[in-house]
Amino acid sequence: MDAAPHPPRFTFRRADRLTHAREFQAVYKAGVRKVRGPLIVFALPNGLPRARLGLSVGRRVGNAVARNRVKRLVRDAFRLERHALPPGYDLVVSVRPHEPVGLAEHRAHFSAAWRALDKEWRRREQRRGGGDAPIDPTTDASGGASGGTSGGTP
RNA sequence: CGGCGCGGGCAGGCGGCCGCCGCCGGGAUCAACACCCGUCGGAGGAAAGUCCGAACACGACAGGACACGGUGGUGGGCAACACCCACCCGCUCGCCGGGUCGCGAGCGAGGGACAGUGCCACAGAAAGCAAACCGCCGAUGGCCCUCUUCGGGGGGCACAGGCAAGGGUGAAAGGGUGCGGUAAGAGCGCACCGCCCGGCUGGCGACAGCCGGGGCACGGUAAACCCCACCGCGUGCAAGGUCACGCAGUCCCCGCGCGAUCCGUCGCGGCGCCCGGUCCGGGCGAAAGGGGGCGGGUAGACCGCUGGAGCGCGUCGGCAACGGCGCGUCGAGAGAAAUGGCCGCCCAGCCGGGCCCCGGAGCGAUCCGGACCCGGUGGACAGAAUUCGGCUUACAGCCCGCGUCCGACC
RNA sequence: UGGGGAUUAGUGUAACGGUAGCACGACUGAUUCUGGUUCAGUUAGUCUAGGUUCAAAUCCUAGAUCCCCAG
Repeated sequence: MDAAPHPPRFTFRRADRLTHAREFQAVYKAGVRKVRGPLIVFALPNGLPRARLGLSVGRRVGNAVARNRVKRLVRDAFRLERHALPPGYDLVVSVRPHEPVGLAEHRAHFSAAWRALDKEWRRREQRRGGGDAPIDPTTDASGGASGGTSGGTP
């Protein structure tokens, strides 16, 4: 539970991923997104000391090899940039069809989008709560998830 | 050497750093499948398309018949197949300008059209049963004219009748070519070719060869319905199983009769319900339940999940596909879904330049090819999803092996 | 992953195995001062490649593309 001790590690394992449809739905439902290059990045505060990533790459991007490559590049971008960027968000990256690009370009686009999303959420929190508790993402995330499934239809 | 064809193999390599998944071992922790450390392993020849065949699971012990679907030369291989191998037959091409044989390559869903039905547009007289539009003939019979030695002869008509050669239509018109024959013709006769029937020989067989007979009746289409033979139950790992969490019910249908009775039941007949598309058949039922519709809830974890018709080598059998035996060997198991990213060097290949050298052409200037050096560029198609066997489709290039590169006769 | 369906002119759709039609559109001309309407005419197609058949949009095989469904 203690944030990255001394050496920041550039890992990315299962706990750092979004693994269920309800988590994806919660992030989509929050409706906060930024577009940079071929990436459409959604974000939602998750109440955890780290960021988590989910990927959505449609068939239109290319065949299975091309889609796998894009996902690996975006994962590497997340892995290498996560310590330099604000934690505590669930991020979903949707990829639009595009010409193949390298890792450096993905890192630049991803971190730019991430910073813009952090800025957007801070602005929202200030407008709503004023000097209230800055973020209470635990209830926010869980409430959003359960609210999204049960109270979404009406 | 090169071109073409066939078969087999590879699918860039090495190093550093940052990462991902799994097995095993160790550590930390109250404990752990979570965390940390370490060893080892981690995409393909097509993993693809999902076109066939199986394994496996459930449904009812998956059994019989029908329906439906599939397959279709023969023999073999295989767990099985629509796959593979060998052979047969047919067609096309090459060796040659033509023919025959032979060799080579390619293609073929290649059983049955006297079991039945359908269809064959347009054109054409006629499209399947024989017929006759233009036409040919008119020997024989008829009519007319004429000659006559009174026996008959000659000419005409195309009425009866004979014919299917030629024309024409068509994809296809009831064997083909030639000779004889005839009034004209026709397998009417003959020769060769084709076809049909029978026999013998060879072959496991498809079939082939030879001999004899028959003048010949048999159109096409079954990737039209169909017939025959053989095969096939349905659904699919999101199959299916275990655990956890969670919810709300409601509506409809069925739930028999007789007899015996020691009142526990038993027998008989039917009935009802359920079970594959239907039937046979099977199971359940007697106040205990069974089935269906609508609605509601959960969609988390684990097992299935990778050692198998497995792979490699040797040897034996077989033309081969493949099989027997022996030895060795373990090569991914993810789950919003791993097997990657960056950097450096090197190697094929491609582009540009240089030029001492080598080979070829030319009288020659020079040109072409190769080797060498420098710079640039720099890998195709494509990503396991229950697992195998095939098929099909995509693919930069490289390596190895084999075959072939002017057949005989007229 | 599994299952089902479709593909005909620029678009939407017809067609027992026998000449590919129809509507809207586009283009040209006429009518009009111009445009529209109307009239006449033209254009252009069976997803691709093989096979069966005398003959294929249709039958068969393989491939391509698109859509839908289950979960």
